[in-house]
Amino acid sequence: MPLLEQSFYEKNALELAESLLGKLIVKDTPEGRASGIIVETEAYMGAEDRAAHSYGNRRTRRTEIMFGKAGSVYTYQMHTHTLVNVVAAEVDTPQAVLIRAVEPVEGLHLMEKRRPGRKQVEWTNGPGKLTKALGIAMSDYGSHYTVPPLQLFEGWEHGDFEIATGPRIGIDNTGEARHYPWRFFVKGNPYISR
DNA sequence: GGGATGATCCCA
DNA sequence: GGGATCATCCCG
Repeated sequence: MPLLEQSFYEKNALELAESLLGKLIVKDTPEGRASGIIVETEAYMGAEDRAAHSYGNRRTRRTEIMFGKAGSVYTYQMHTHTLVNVVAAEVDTPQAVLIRAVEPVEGLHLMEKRRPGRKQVEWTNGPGKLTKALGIAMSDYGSHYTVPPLQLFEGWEHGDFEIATGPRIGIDNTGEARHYPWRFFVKGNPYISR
């Protein structure tokens, strides 16, 4: 299965969020490989998006990688959880796409071990859950999706699934931005969050 | 140094 | 519906 090349990432976050659906995200660790098909994403459109960490070009240690090269890995801590993003657009345009849900493909035994006592559908049906299941951590911050150990590959054929949109989740205090339909998901997929 | 703040999860 | 729980940020 072909690796997604640099040029794939060089588009704005809205376009990238939609193109990432159906792609395969792969994480290699000493324990082995775990992977899943991306079935839900959200676009964060940078300086003008009140819901984005980089709103108003806010540039800190945490957001620094959003200003970097498209295809860079942006990981972020939320309470006790790690969330993972794909950096979009050109350098100094701080946009990113949050990966909210995946459908497990490889390393099911690893995921089960990392999500003990949960039903399979609960392994990866949320942004904090899928990082745990795949073994994605803050150590992946600043890496790039074209190099190991965290990579993106072509997955499902285009046209084999239907795309739906809706408002983003968990950004209630962001004015007009909370209503924008910047969440993308595979219609009918059982691993969609919430 | 300290207080406020979450792009969440899990249990009640 | 609310508490857990903590890295990060910003102000002082």
